[in-house]
Amino acid sequence: MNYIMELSMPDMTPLTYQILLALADGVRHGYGIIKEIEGRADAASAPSTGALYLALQRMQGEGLIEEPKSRPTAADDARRRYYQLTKKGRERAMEESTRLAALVAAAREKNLLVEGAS
Amino acid sequence: MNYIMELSMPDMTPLTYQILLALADGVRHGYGIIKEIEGRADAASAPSTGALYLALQRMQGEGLIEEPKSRPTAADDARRRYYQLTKKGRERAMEESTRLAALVAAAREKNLLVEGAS
DNA sequence: CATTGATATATAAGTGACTTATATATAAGA
DNA sequence: TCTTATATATAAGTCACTTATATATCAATG
Repeated sequence: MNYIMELSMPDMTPLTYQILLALADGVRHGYGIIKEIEGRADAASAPSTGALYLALQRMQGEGLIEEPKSRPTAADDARRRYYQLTKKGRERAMEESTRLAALVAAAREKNLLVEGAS
Repeated sequence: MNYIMELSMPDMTPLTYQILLALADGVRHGYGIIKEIEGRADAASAPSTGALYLALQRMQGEGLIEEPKSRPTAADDARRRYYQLTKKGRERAMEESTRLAALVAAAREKNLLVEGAS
């Protein structure tokens, strides 16, 4: 699926944003990202492995994420490939977060959110 | 689509949500929806006419929107096709709004939103 | 009243991020 | 050792989008 674009800032797919969000607080490997997203209630659905690994390749090519120079020392697993946000990736994540916050504010103004919903 | 989670809810494209949001406070016609989305800062970009009219057809088929029985009396234009939310469409819009609000809350917890951003 | 730009809807052709399916291999627990 | 979970990867197909084009009416200007 291809979602929109243009107007200064290229748009971001929901999966891309979910991945950026999962990496926002630290280094994670692919499978760990799936589990992180699964564990959050705000995910419409957990990504399939096919979607995730393709997205990671694409996002690495776009410079949003990168593989860290050193691997975690504790509880590592040789099969894993770790990823972390680049500076650009964090910037994009913040821009998209701001946009989504405005969207949620608009939804609240139009009474699409029940009182007290986070 | 992937139906993980106990709620087993199909996800919604960003464009679908933008359209539901634009119709949340009243009846609008296709071109008016484009202008409404353009006018909001939270839209990454305004949808092209191609994307919009195809999405409207799809959403009508899915039962999310419908054409109202009576047209507005004032400032009408014979060329226009008007749409409004169905009960199902409003429900889906509220569910998605709640999900997005949780997503924004997660983003805030991970310091992706600057202090005071709506 | 002719012309232009904005408004308004529609569809065909192509793209690419996804889904579904399959493959391979190691780690962990029973 | 057997099974399940963990872990990554890619091929094939789908479909919501993009881009382009077409048609027509409304509103404003000279």
